[in-house]
Amino acid sequence: MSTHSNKTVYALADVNSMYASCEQVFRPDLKNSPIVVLSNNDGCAIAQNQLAKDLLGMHMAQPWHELEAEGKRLGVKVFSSNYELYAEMSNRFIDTLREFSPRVEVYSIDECFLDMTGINKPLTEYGHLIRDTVKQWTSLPICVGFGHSKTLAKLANHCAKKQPIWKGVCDLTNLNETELNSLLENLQVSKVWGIGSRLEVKLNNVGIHTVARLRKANPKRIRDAFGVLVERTIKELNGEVWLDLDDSEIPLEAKQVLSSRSFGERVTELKDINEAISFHATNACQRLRKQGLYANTVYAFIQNSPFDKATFYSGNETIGLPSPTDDTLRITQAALWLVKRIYSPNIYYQKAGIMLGGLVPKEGQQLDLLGYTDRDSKSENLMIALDGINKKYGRGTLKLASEGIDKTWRMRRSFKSPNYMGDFLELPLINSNIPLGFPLGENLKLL
DNA sequence: TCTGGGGTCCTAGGACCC
DNA sequence: TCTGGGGTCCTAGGACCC
Repeated sequence: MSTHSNKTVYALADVNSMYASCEQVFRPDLKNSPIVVLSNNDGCAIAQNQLAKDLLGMHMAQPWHELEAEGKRLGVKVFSSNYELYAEMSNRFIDTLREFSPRVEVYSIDECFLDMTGINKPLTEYGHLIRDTVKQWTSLPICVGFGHSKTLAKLANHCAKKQPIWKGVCDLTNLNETELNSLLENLQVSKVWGIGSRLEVKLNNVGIHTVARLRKANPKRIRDAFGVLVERTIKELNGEVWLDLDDSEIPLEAKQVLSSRSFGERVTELKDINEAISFHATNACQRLRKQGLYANTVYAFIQNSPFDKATFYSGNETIGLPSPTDDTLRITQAALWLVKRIYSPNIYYQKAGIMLGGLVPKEGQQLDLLGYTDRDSKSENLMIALDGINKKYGRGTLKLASEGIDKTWRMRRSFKSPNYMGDFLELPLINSNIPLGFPLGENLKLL
């Protein structure tokens, strides 16, 4: 039906419960187990497979301590986040998708848009081919949705995932107006990409509850009440392309770099805060250099928990740097100076972090008025050495003394799986008689 | 007791300028 | 009853995403 129309068609392919699925790939013994993956610090459940969802009936980012007892009772398998592993699996997923379209936009770690315009095949069939190939090459389960705009492709993907009738592939371009409308009448407006919980309430208040109703709403009036983003969403729901596919190879330059984290346990001492801030400054600078950027401002914050309603304290301040830099020493110095100003004793701090802003490309930086730049060759060489050693021997091999050795504030990662793909010594061993470092079995194909 | 981290974009309002 | 008006830039806050 859509075979000889030249109308734009996008696909959205995404991995089902990405993190949980990644863990399962390396643990075939957990094939039929309920699985939950926790956020940094083991605080919240951020991913769970269908089995765990059915058993625990949890919501996104629910605090794990609320579920832990019940989870244990039901035999739920728990993992801390293992981002190195998920990133590696993500690359394989993306590489596989490139076989099916010349234009692929990597939207997130587990989602890609594909340009399907002019594909001369029945889309549902093609979707199943994509799905089967990804499964075969990476062991990851995915769903595929097709639509005439990104917003519709997202919605189609949602249906493919949630409504068994589609068997994992949903093509909205193949429906006539009546069929489409009856499908959308049964979808809540919050299922639309860009409509979050706040907007849902506001839209409900003006009588818009379903996607079908939102699609028929007057864009001009919606714009006045809810802004340009919602107006654009309505047009996209009607098959107009307002969001283009962005398949540029060069990732967009970051506008800010943030490093922050909750503490493993509450801290009150300035010494511990300083160590944590030094750690975040180091981390942020490393990422800054990786992107070839300089920062102009440093922002630091420390706070106790927003759940401590009566006593909530948040100290934060920004400082402009004399000239743009990516030097860990200089930025740490600035961050620690800020901490001195925002630290207040006798508070049980829960979280700290820094944000680098005013980012500019490293190349072509002008000297400041005095003809002085912070990035002299000595500093440059030091940073190159620092990054080189940490890359070669592992993160944190070389670090500032201000970061401390005995980190009482470090995060918890009690249930982390091994670094299967990034560290030779952590490769899976199927047969314990095989000497360390010689993996066998079905994981071998992933190497 | 325990409650993620890293981003983006838009808008409103104040400061400032002529 | 009046206190100019219009433009730009910056920032804080709100909303969204995964």
